[in-house]
Amino acid sequence: MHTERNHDRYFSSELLNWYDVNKRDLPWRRSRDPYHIWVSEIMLQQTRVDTVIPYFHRFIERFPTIEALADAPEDDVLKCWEGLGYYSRARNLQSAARQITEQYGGVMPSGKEEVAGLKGVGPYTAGAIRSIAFNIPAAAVDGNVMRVLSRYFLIEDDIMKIKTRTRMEELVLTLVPEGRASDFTQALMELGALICTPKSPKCLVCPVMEDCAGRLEGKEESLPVKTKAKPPRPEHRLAAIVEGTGVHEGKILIRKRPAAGLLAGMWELPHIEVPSGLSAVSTKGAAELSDVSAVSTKGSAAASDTAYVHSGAVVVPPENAAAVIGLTDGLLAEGIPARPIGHYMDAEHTFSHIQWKMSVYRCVWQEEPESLSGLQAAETAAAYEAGETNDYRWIDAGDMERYAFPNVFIRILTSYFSKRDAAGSR
DNA sequence: CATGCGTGGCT
DNA sequence: TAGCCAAGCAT
Repeated sequence: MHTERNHDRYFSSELLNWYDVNKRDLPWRRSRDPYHIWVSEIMLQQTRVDTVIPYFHRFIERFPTIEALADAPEDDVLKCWEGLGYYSRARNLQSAARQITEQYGGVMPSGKEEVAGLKGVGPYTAGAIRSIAFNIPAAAVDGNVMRVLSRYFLIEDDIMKIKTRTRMEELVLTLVPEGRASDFTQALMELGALICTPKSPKCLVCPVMEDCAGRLEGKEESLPVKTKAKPPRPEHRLAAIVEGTGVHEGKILIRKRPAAGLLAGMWELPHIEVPSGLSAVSTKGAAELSDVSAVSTKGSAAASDTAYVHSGAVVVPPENAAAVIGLTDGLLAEGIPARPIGHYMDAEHTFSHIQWKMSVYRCVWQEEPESLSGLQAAETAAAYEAGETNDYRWIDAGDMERYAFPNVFIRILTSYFSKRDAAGSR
């Protein structure tokens, strides 16, 4: 029978022995540069290893040092982060790089207060940087670690509670073997990633299975205890592909999102939310609109079996009329005098907390603008959402590499440009 | 302490 | 397929 003390030593030494043999060869493990460790830890927050690897390589190549990151334009950093999600991570990372450049001469500090004081660095990441990069005995308790510990020590507290994580941090500190903080932190997470997985844990090949209280109680599948997240709330949105005329012929209009909140600082197609009372974005109706949009200008839509109403110059099925009027008015309220000329596609995008159901319309500019000055001067130009965004650009396919877009807009834009260019070359 | 904040892979 | 989930942090 193990005493409490031997119990702990058994766990730590078996875990380390296993890690020495089974650890993966990951890019950030080929370096002890605290900057590399730091970047990898930020990228790995809520994100899978396989997803992170290519981003990590590109990021380090593009911003080789903390100072290079500090000196870069924010748009460049966001572009490098494009598609990775949780974009505040990128903005906070650069903010912290500037912090380190100014306060610590460009050298990552190792002190607890200093590291934890960096923007975007919370309790987990602070512990990870200090233990992994500096081999300091510090707790880095993430989802993996909480899963491993809750099973091994049969801890049935809800891991969504802060208190549970704090308790586990204290527990970890009692387990760190002398002089091996770096390996121990990584070993704990590696076990969670490879063996002690959320579903179907591989107990039979686990190095500490003999003493795992959770497994001995048959509870390995039901641990950790975790309150489940609320499902995302649906949001109907109408997006516009505004096609330029005159000097902007062949280009479409994009705008920059506000500096705070959802997708902060990213570029996007202009779009508005459809009030939830207005069930305007019927997929069926949208498809019908798409079918008739080509003939609508000839005024022959009345020949169709379905009854259509006129909303401005575009012919739409009744259930879409309100939506298209809403889009026209919504764009105008932002100073964009555009007119929908037909449905282009539907797109769904699910965030952690919101599900966008987008209906995308091709639109034409109603004037012959020489520039955006008319747009910006428009008296009706309202603040975009609450963010006061007034940054618009006309872009073509080649310009896409210069702006950072959320994935949903990349999908729409890529589809639009490729389809249009294919049609144009015929 | 609860909520806002992305995305893609898995079952 | 439609949830679930994955190396969290800021507020």
